[in-house]
Amino acid sequence: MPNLNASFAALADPTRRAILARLALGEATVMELAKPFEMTQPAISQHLKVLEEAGLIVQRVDGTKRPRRLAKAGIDAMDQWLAMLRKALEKNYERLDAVLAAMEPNTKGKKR
Amino acid sequence: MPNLNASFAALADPTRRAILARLALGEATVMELAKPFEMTQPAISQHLKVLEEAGLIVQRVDGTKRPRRLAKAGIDAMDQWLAMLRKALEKNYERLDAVLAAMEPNTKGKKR
DNA sequence: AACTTATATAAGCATGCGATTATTGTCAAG
DNA sequence: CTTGACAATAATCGCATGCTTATATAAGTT
Repeated sequence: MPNLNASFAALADPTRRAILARLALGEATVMELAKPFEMTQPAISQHLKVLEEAGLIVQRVDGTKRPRRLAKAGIDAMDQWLAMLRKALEKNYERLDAVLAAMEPNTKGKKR
Repeated sequence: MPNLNASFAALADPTRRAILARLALGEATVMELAKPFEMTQPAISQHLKVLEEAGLIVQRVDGTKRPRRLAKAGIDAMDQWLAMLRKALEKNYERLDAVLAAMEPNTKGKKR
């Protein structure tokens, strides 16, 4: 049961996104994942814990190694949630634009 | 130029996801957005600021009202990033399963 | 002008997060 | 059985986040 809070929070960190991008190429151990970063191994382990609790990766045991790989469930959950928004955008596309275009042009204030 | 850090962080909060879900139905003012929540108006305004800075919503001026609606750019950015992961999962599907199945079956340790 | 509605901003506070160092556990190899 | 590689955990610290209350701004109403 993937948790959207944890999943999206996990993706909010660039290190964790990079880790996922690396895992998109295939399994990798903690040391392999840590190598590209100017960061200690414990830091990476903690990021991996976050990703696992978010349901985005799973681990396997191989001697003293703990290779990680992507987990479909968590990724799918976020994907579906976003699909909802995307669908709404597509559906409202013509309608919203029409409404906004029909508005008095002096109500064209933008930004703050 | 949407910022993935800010965008994903924004979605990590259930209140903000609910706000986006509401906006998926169409434009809404701050008061309309605040109504369903047991939270003060300033709190909602702050959430809206987070969503706007994340590029997920835009505002319009209508008298003293500031109706918000979804912003395509930010949502698309996240969508594309996730698509990358999803694609990797699909691509690695057979390959990974094959590799794992071919592994010595005594290396079947799961979880911690 | 005074009042109300709609919203934003500021200050304060509790909690959570990302990193570090230090330490510990486990397996593999000699 | 000792040593070294791989990895997890704990304690700590600074900074960010999410709320609150209080106040401000600005347009609409009477």
